[in-house]
Amino acid sequence: MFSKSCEYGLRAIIFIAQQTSKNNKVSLNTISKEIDSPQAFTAKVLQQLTKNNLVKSIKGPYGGFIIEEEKMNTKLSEVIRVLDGDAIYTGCGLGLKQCDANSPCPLHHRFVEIRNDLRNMLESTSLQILANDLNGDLTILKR
Amino acid sequence: MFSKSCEYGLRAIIFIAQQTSKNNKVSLNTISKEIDSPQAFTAKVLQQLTKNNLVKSIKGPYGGFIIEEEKMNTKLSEVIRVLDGDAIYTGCGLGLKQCDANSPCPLHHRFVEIRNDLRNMLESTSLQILANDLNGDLTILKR
DNA sequence: AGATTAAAGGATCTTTTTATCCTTTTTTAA
DNA sequence: TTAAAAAAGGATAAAAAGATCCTTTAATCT
Ligand code: FES
Ligand code: FES
Repeated sequence: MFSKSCEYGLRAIIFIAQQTSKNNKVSLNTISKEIDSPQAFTAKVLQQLTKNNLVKSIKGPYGGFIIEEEKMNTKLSEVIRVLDGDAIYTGCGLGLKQCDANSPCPLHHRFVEIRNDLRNMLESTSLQILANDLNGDLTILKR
Repeated sequence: MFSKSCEYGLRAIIFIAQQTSKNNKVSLNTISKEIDSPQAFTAKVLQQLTKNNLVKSIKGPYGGFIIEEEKMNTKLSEVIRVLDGDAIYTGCGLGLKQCDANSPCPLHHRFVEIRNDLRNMLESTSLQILANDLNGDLTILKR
């Protein structure tokens, strides 16, 4: 479904959101341990999220990553768009160059329904809400 | 969503199904033209479908590919399983090693719903029915 | 100021996916 | 029975994704 970059990015940003909600700043080292991801690779992903202003990075000793108050309302759809682009929201299920209801592929009508459900789900799920679940120990980020 | 192999494979098998329903046998050359896919690569994909008995291949002059009567009821889910495996039906959306409702990732409950809808759609959509749409010129396989 | 810490950036390497090319096998028809 | 057609199979190449390593920049504390 999502690329490895995107999977790591989602796990990372959800973890940062949870820690931010507890007033903690977290380092790359901590993040990659807590979400069980390759550290150097995760660094690259976090750089993209930083450049796109979804997380804030702080250099130097006692540095790390946090999410600014207003960015806690960021939706998963936005994170995915930054890391994987929006093919998942707009692309044809059978790989036609573009999805177009006026000359649909055989799967179009069935596929669009699912794709829209996915999109709605991702556009209505915020970091804030997932961070809360995580704080309540209802969910996990590594296994 | 799907790999290139899988996209080509789905387009190809749907096209073969349509032609079979009109009592035509089709060659690789025709297939790759009609679905606009790289020919040699599509050959490999068709070999997999042939080995897995989803399509029948006939060598020699006047050879090509057809789908046997009873295989017209093949569901898309089966084609996808052969070409991409079943991660799409069973894998965790955030990339945890396995998806498990007893210790779910933050996305689990929301994700499983979509995943199941996708699965149900794919398990209930047969080659036969898509071939029919295609015959009625309701849909296309290249653009 | 100097040492240390942690993210950013650049370069490189590995693996997987996507794609092509060439030879072999099977079948058909002249 | 030979030539041609078409799929199968094997080898290789190119591109993309995934991953690592090392240097640079910025911040903090002594
Ligand atoms: S045209 Fe294929 S999904 Fe819309
Ligand atoms: S555990 Fe992540 S989707 Fe089920």
